[in-house]
Amino acid sequence: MLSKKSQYAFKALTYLTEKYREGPVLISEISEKKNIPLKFLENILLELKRAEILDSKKGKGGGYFLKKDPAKVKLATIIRLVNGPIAMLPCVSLYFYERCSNCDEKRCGLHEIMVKVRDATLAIVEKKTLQDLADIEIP
Amino acid sequence: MLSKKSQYAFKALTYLTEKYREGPVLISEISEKKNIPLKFLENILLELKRAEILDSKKGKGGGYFLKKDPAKVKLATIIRLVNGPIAMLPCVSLYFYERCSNCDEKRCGLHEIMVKVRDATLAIVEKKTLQDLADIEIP
DNA sequence: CCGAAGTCTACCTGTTTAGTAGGGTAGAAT
DNA sequence: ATTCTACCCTACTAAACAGGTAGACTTCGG
Repeated sequence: MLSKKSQYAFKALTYLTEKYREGPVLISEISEKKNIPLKFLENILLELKRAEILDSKKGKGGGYFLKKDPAKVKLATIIRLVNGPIAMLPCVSLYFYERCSNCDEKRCGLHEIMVKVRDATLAIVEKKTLQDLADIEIP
Repeated sequence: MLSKKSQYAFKALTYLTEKYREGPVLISEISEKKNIPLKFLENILLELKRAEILDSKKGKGGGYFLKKDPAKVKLATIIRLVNGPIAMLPCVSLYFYERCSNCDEKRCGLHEIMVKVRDATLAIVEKKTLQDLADIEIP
């Protein structure tokens, strides 16, 4: 399961995608509209800024905004950043790989199956972008 | 990611699948062969017994064994039992569903995408069984 | 009846999650 | 100069979860 933090991150990013090219958005505005605890959100946005997903502007008229075209930010990137590995096992993860003790990966049935699960998941989250989150929201 | 507990459960079940119809297997044997902390394993096996996956026999010549044909025990069942929800979001889970606050599921882009991820995962883990874990292990 | 096994309850320690509270600093607009 | 805003820091809590451990109890076979 994705953590609450990840869910908040996605909600905030969805909002910022909708406001893309409309200038900076206040943290407090996102917090209110999406019902996210303000201080918690502050930290999440900061983390996304450090990861170059977002950028910000200080002072009056300031706020947060997407640094890149939302159609170019893959969901997989966000999940790995905020939530961690996408794979179900460390020995199957591409970005967080860790060898499995006591197990020959070539002969491990579980390994083989989890590779398939990973690939099926990645096929989706590597293709979908922030733009896909927002598109449906306008009825 | 699957918890250590889930990984241990899968290792133990794989071992028991290999020994299927060979009579009860000692906890201590599984613990040694698969390198699982004994007392922790004890709890895991007990839980699997309560869930009717395993059965046990006390006294001399006792131990644990599969209650059902390993070809009939789906991996999805084990994951849900030991690890919890398979879906990435509560609002997308079939067995642990919870409504999402502040979000119309029909218009939520994230919801739509996570349904696809869930279905892609389930297509695999609902089809694969304990038998599939063991098959590959004999070279 | 004895001893080998599983059964059960409880406990423990550390980490992570999900926040809350508060305050001080820096940069930008007016 | 003032005010608005993000930035950044500390510190705290409360709960849940992870990953175990200890030890007494129960049963069953021989």
